[in-house]
Amino acid sequence: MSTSPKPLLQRQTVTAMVAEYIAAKIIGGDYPGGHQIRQEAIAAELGVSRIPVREALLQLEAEGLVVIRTHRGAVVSDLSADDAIDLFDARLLLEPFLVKKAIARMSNQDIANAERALQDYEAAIARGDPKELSRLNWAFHTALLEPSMRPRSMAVLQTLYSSADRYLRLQIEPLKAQTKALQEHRDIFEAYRLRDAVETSRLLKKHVADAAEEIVSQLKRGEAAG
Amino acid sequence: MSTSPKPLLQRQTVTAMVAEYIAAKIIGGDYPGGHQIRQEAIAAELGVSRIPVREALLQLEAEGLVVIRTHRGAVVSDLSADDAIDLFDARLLLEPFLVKKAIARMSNQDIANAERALQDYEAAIARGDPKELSRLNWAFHTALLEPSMRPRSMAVLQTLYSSADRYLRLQIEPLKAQTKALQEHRDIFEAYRLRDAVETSRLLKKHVADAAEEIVSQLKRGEAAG
DNA sequence: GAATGAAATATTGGATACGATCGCCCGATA
DNA sequence: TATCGGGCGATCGTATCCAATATTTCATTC
Repeated sequence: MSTSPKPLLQRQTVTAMVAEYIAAKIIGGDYPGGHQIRQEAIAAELGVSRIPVREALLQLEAEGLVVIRTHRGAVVSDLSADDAIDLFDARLLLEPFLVKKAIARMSNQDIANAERALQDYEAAIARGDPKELSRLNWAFHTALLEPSMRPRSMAVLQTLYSSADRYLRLQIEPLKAQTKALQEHRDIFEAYRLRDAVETSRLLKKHVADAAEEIVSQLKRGEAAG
Repeated sequence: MSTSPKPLLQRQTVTAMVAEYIAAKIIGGDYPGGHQIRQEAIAAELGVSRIPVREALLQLEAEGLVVIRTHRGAVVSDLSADDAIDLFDARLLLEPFLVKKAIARMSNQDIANAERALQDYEAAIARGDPKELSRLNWAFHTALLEPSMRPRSMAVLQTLYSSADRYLRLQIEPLKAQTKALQEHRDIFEAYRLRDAVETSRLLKKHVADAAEEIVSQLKRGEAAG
């Protein structure tokens, strides 16, 4: 099953394109926390009307990337150590749990999918495009968890991840973090391949916890420094 | 703080009203799973244009109450035993965790708030209005968890809960479930008041697990029967 | 000079209007 | 008779336009 869930000829809607555009700006740091997003400005920038912009902003609000206040527009949500803790703690609960459920149900095809995702991530490190790396990193996590057949939990994680991504992009030494992540991914996959649920869950938890630790401590240094 | 979180002079937006209206229909079971929601029909029903209806539907999609497909409109999401398991497992991870964090930070005022929520729920059982009971049940859970200061996790739970509510409304013997819940709420609050994080977490977990068990077994009976 | 209050402006929320897509019906063809 | 293709109505996606709200500017008063 699920060889490639993405339709090849996607009938893309303007709203979806706008949402992707703004999300990329936020995640990439072009729109920092606190930045006011003006509907008219985005609309003009992309040559569309304000309607799809508003609908895109509603979706981004649900993802936690912006905060919308009535008659006052959308503002990019702030990053903070507290928020990162909130976010990563939720991931730390969900991901290790889901990977156990996934292993209990997964087919050999699912294992092959995860392996492929691992290889894609590895191959991308050399190229070093942060957006691409982020996508493939998340693709690996998704591949591990997808066989759990928990669409609702996966949707929650999807939204958590897009915010987590903002923090990952702030890292001072991305290459170092990526290399560390790659090795951890390899270890996780090895346990996964052997269907060792307990070990996979443990390694995945540590993987996420280490990344969280790194990010939170960096943020706290930044907040202390002002 | 927070005696009455609803602003007295509510500057309610049409979109919010429409979202509330449709959500109530779905949660109350008036719109069952699979029901097609026509933008024009809702708009005419409420005497508004399609714009706020569309925006409301986007919010409901983020809450998991409807599924929107491009050019094909919104459909009320289906209920199933698998979905209920997905949903309640996520709650089972998050709530016991958050209540521990809450106890570590809570003030006496927070305890008083929880006690008030408990009393409100108790008082409402006699009246038996399901919508009101559902609201107060959730208010109690929220009061317990709110001091954790985890807005992101709370937002996730909020969306999970609105779907969980659909299942709760299906229960065959609501009064029995509510009475059981009330006793459990009392026990949870007692441990909470004493700041016993481990015991509160344990009781809360069991409270949610029991409700989940009841709902899932009922659903499975229904699915088996066809 | 700071505070108050009333226009003027900027921006969002919502309504109307139009073009595009989907689904169904029905006839043509093999 | 079953399948394919075209037209038609229903519905959605988006643009344009108007109304309501928020913010800024600026004169006035103490």
